[in-house]
Amino acid sequence: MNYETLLREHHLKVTPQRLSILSSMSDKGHISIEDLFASVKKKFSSISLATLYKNINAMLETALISEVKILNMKSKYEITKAKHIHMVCQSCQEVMDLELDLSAFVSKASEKSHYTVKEVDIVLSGLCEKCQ
Amino acid sequence: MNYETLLREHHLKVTPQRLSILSSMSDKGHISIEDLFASVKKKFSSISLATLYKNINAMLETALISEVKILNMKSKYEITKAKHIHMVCQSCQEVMDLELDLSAFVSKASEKSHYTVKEVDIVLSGLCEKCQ
DNA sequence: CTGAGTGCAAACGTTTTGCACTTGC
DNA sequence: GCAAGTGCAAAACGTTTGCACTCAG
Repeated sequence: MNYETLLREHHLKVTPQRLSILSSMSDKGHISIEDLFASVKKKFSSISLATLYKNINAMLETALISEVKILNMKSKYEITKAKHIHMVCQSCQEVMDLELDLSAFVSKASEKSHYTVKEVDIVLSGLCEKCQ
Repeated sequence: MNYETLLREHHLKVTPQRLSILSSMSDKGHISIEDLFASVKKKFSSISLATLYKNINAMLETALISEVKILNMKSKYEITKAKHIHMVCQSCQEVMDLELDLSAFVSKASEKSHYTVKEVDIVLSGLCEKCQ
């Protein structure tokens, strides 16, 4: 995907800082603020942490990116894609996306709890293929 | 459950501060640090925030309590119970526990990702029975 | 009696803010 | 040209630490 188009679709101006952020985020798939700052600085050494935070917040608000909260780790951020769950390796910390049919599961939860389910947030942690 | 026994089973000394914390946490089911501090202060006005944090951390380490990370909300804490998923209401912010059979779901995720799954963290958000 | 727990104040790391300057559109 | 974005320094925020005192076991 083209990041300029992506930004414009979310009503955000295209700046070199934003393009760098999206490029680094896309490279890593899932990245913490700290790692993102280091990564963006390599290509764009003048960027400030304040700008990074402002842009992360702007992109979260328009849902261009999403936050992934993981137990015992700092939050990571990803470019918003089709709905999926997250697999996290407790050894190497890698995060993998997994598309899975959740309809049966969600309707059961919905029925049992009497909640109308709008969002699904699933993180399974353990050991990835390489680390086990 | 008796909180004195619960603390002793987790090799933590029994203090009135800890009993207050557990009592407030149990009353609310799921509570943020901020709300917990306010709630504990009512019964135990001399408690300090430092003590609250030290105890939360001690109890997390022994897994007497668990953290629940929820998107767009502050973390909440609960006394550790049997495995369950969380239903969160986006309107009233209430959190409900739900016990559900996850084995089919987990084995599918495991098979597809080649991960060995050790922990399952599921938060479904939407509207509770009262709020819809 | 002794180590663990408490409360205070200071320190810390992370995130946000205000402001002058620059840039995208 | 003007609103929006940037970078800096300062402030705010939540959390942790060091230390003297107290208490549970």
